[in-house]
Amino acid sequence: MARLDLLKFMPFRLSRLAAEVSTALSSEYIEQYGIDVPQWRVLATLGFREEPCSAQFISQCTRTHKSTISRAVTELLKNKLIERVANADDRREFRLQLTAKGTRLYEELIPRLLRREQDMLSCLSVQERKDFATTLGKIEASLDLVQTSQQAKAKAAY
Amino acid sequence: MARLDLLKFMPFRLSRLAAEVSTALSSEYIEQYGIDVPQWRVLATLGFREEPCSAQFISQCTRTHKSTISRAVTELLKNKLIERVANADDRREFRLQLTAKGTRLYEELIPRLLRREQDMLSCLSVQERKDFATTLGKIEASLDLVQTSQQAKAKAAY
DNA sequence: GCCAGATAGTTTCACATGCAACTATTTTGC
DNA sequence: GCAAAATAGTTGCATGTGAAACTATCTGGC
Repeated sequence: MARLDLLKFMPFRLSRLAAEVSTALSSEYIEQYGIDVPQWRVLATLGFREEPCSAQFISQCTRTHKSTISRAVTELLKNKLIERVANADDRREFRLQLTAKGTRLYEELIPRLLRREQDMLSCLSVQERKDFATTLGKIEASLDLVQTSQQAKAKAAY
Repeated sequence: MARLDLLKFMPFRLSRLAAEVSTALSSEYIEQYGIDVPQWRVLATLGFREEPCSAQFISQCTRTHKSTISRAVTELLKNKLIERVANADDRREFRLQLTAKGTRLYEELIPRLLRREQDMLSCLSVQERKDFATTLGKIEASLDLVQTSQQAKAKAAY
C-alpha cells in the first residue's frame, strides 16, 4: 500500500513554510504601518521600478488577482502613500507611483525586510543559499512562474 | 537607496511557488472527489499514521487552525470518509480514523499525488532534489516548524 | 473532594480573496 | 467608420479562514 508522509511531501512543506515566512515578515509592516500583504506588493513593485506602473502590470508581475490589487491601490491612495495620474494614451489605465510619503515608508521598510530575509536564511551557508535560489528558479521556470511584463504581453498575444 | 526586487525576494518567491503548487495539486482531489485542502490534510494524516488520531493532533502536525480542521472533519464524517470513536479515557476527545471508503479513496489518491510531486520536481536532478529537501529541512528547523506530537506536548508543557 | 485553570472541539463573527458581472475605453476585423 | 471583441479597473457576491467566545471535560493545587 502506497503511503505518503505529509511532512516529507514537498507541496505541503512549501505551503507551511511560505505561510510561516509570510506571517513572520508581514508583522514587520502590518503592525507598524497598517499595511497588508497586497498593499506591500504594490509598494514593492512601485518602489523597485523606475517608472510609474499600471495596476494591471502590478497584478501580473506579483501574480496577485486584479481585484485584490484594485482594493490595495484604493487603500494606499486613501493613505496618500501612492498617487495616480491619468494616462492620456489610454484612458482606461492609470499610472501609479509612490508619493513622497510612500517613498519614505518604502525606504524605511526595505532594509528591515531584507534583514529579516537574511535572518531567516542565516541557517544556510552562502553556497547553500545560492543553490537554494537556483533550485527555486528552476522549479519556478518549469511551472512557468517567471512572469515579466514582456512575457505577460507575449502570452496575452497567444 | 536600498531597493528590493520582489521577484528575487525569498518570502515572495515561496508564497508564489506554494500557491501555484497547491493549486496544481489540489485540482487532483478537488475536482474529482470534492475534497478541499484541509480535508486532504486530515485524510493524509489519518492514512499515514497507524492509529486513530485526535483532531488536535492533526491540527498540530499539519499546522492548520483547529477550527479549520473541525470543519474539515465535519465534512468528511458527513461523506463517510472518516469515522470517530469516543475516547473513554478523555471524553472531550474523539479518535478519528479512515472508513473503508476513506481508505479506498486514500489509496487511489496517494500514487497520483506522488506522481504529481515527482512531475513538479522533474526539472531537478536527483542530487538537486536531495539538496533542496535538506535545505528546506534546515529552514524549517530554524523556524521551529518541525512539529511532532512529542514536541507539541513538550511545548505545551512550557 | 473541590475549585481554578487548562484542554478538546464547535460555533459565531469579521474579514480577506477569488470569481464574475459591470462600466468605460480601446483595438480589431471587415 | 462601425460593430464586435478585448482590455483596465471596480464592485457585488460567495466562500474559506483565523480569532475569540463558548461548552464540556479533565487536571492540579490545596
